[in-house]
This record gives sequence, C-alpha cells and structure tokens, in this order.
Amino acid sequence: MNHETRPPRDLEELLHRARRLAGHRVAPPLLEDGEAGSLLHQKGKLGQLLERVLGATAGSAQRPDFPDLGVELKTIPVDASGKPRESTFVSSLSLVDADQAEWEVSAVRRKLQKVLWIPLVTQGDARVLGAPLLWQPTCEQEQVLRADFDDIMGMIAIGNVEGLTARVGRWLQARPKAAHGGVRTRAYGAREEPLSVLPRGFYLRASFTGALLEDPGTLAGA
Amino acid sequence: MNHETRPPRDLEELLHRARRLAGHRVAPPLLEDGEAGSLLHQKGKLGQLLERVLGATAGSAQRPDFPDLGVELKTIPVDASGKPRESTFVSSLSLVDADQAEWEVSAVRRKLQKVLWIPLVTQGDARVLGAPLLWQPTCEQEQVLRADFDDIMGMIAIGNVEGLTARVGRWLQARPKAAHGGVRTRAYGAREEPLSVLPRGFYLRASFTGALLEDPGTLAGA
DNA sequence: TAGGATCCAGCTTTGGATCCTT
DNA sequence: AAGGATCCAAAGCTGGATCCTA
Repeated sequence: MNHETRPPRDLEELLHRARRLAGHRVAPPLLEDGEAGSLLHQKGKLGQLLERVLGATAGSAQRPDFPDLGVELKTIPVDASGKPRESTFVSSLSLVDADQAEWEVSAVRRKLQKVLWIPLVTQGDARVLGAPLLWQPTCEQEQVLRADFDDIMGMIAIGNVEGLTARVGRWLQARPKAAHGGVRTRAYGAREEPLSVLPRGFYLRASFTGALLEDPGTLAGA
Repeated sequence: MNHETRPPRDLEELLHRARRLAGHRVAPPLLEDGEAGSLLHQKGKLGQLLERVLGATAGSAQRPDFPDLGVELKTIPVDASGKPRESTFVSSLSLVDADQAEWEVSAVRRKLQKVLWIPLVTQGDARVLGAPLLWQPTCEQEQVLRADFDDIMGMIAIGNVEGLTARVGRWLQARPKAAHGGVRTRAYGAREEPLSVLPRGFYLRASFTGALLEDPGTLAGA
C-alpha cells in the first residue's frame, strides 16, 4: 500500500473500489511500513489513507476530492448500531465576508453536491470500514439544506451573532470551529459594535447523517 | 388564610391580586394552621392554596379555574434565572377515543385559551412567587400549537404510536403520564394489532414557556 | 381514577478544545 | 492558517416514576 492508486475512471469504478474495502479492519492492514501502532486515534489520518487508496487527487477548498467525478469523500464514525458518533464538518464559515452568502455558489453546496460516505464502525477497540454510500441530495433535501443555510446566514447578516446557536437549522447547523482554544474572530453586532467570537463552521447534524445512512431513499423534507 | 376568597370580578381584579402575591415567600406565610412544615415539597398543594387565595372556584376538566373570566391558573416552577425547571402539563390524551381529535373543541385549546401564569422561583431552599403573566395566544402562536396538536393526533390516527415520541411538536409535545408506574392503556398499531402502551399527556415544552415568560411579545411562530 | 405537579436516571446535544496534515 | 476529524464536560431533553388531592 505504498503506491498511489490511479484515479477512478468513473463512478462505477470508485464505488467498486469502496465496496471492496467494506468489512476490512482498519488497524494494521491500511498502515504503512514503520507506522504501526496507534493509528486508531490519529485524527484525520485514516481519511487521508482512504483518499490515497481510492485514488483521490489532493482536494482543496475549491476542488472536490475526485475532481473528474465531482465527488467529495467523507469518512463518518458510527457506533456498532450504525449511528453517527458526531456531527460532520462541511466547511468553515466566515463571519466577516458575506461574499459566500449565496447558496448557489456556497462552499456548503459545492461540497454536498455529491458525496461518497464511508462509515467507520467503532466496535470496542477495533474499527471496521462499512458499506459505502454514494449520495446526491434530492431536490427536496436540497431545499431543506438551503433553508438552513439561509437561516444561518440571515442571522449573521442581521448582526444577530449571539442568537446563532447550534440549535438553528434542521439538518445543517453552525458550531464552534476553533483552530486551537483561544482564537477569536471579529464580527459585528446588530448595532455595528464589534464582537469577539469564536470562529464557526458548518456541520451536518448526526441525526441527519444517521437517517441518511440508514435509509437514503426515505429521508425527505416536509 | 383560612377563608375562601371571593371570586374576582374581572381580569383587573384577578391580576391585581396576583401581583400583590409576587415577591412573597411561600413556606410558612401561605400555610394553614397545623399544616406547618414540609409543604415545600408537597406536590400540587401550593397550586391549590393559590387557587383559594385568588378566589378560583373548583376547576374541572370542563370548566376553567375562573369560569366567569375564562382563565386557567398555572403555577410554573422556575430557577433563579427564570427558566422553567420542567415542562408544563396541559391535559391528558386518550389514545383510544378520537372524539377530542379536533383542535377547535380540544381540551388543549380550551385550557390554553387564557392562562394566568404564576412563576414559583426556587432559590436553594426557599420558594418565592414571581410576577404573574396573563397570556392569551396570538393567532400566530395558536397556529403553531394547532400544527403540533395535529401532528400528534395524526400519528395516533395512523396508528404510529411507536413513532410518537416527546420529540414531535415544536411547542406542544406528548409525554408519558403514568398515574402510578405500571398502568397501561390499549391502543392500536398500524396493522390493527393491539398495543399496550403507557398513557400520555399533552405538555408544553420548557423552552416554550421559558420564552413566553421572558418576553411574551416577541415570541412568534415562523 | 383523573387532574395536577415534581423528581430523576440516562441519553443526547451543545459548545467548545485538541489533534493532525498541508 | 485552513481543511478535516475526534474528544469531552456540562447542559438540556426524554421517558418514565412518584406524589398529592378531590
């Protein structure tokens, strides 16, 4: 596993590769030589290994992990029953620039356009790759995500940053995203007074991703 | 405090009486002779004393506490910062009879038509009566309550009793209401099979009553 | 038994903090 | 620093159980 894998030709091939990984334990098998040991808890490393194995090219803010296919890769930690253990980070959120305020051109929409979800099942100490899910939001689903996005951006636009809690948004929420404890960003309150607040990011609620993984078809807005 | 108070002539008089009570400690002052001691934790008793002091006539399922004024009295326990400690019971909910299924004639609507809220502030050991609030739902507020009611009743009508959790409903929710542990009611599932479930009641969420007490004007639907 | 109110164990969510790589 | 992922204490909520009076 030391070589880079060739990018997948099409969605079929990508899905095929991901399916072959399902059921595999994650500890030693995916480790590189000389890297044995405590990979289990090294944050974010597994996702990068998966990218290599599946043939992703370096993803950036602008380009998805598989640029030719327009697919974003997301590993998602779930418990033995398949429920997500955490909310899922989507993108960071600038409280100052309002230039990303339009849903159509937002990073959130771009990243959620087409997602390959790979569950990582935690069972006691072991971690096992789950069945992958290639998901693309339905029209109805996108309406809900867009409404959440607008709610959140609306509160910032009004200057109501204090009211912007993790409770806003049905599927998409804004939560603190601190690079390291203590970094603060400037924002402006309703009466133009400057506020010092923690930077935030967009996250998908665990209840949403859980329903998605459980039954991608049934999950509807309304 | 051994005599019954005359019923209030009008809303003014009722509010006036309630306001005079605000700020008073609840322990000995409101006790009857020979009843001293552990009233603090005697459930429901305080509400009844308040009814007597304010001049309520016996309220029943059909009649409000102040029949002439159409006002229901509700004591609500709050912490030092004014936040409700519990959700508020509104009425019980029969899983069998569908006769109360229409909002217009429902017990829930009847009881929430006009409510005199009396906060009971818990501060360590002491309990103090708070500023009373006479509330009548705005049109907008009633729409939300009605939608919640329809959601809940709809699930029962479909036979989806298992899906009827305390999460359904934005302000109004259905929660278990057990007379004493172990009483079960008969209901029918989606395929007509009989289910044995705990009886339930309608409750107002603490987040709703909290917002109401804090700022009755601002609380809007949407 | 029905109306009304309180208590509480355990689960879930919030609001961060930490950690890693590029 | 930005992108990504995980960890965790405290607060809030759910699902009951308990307690009281008429």
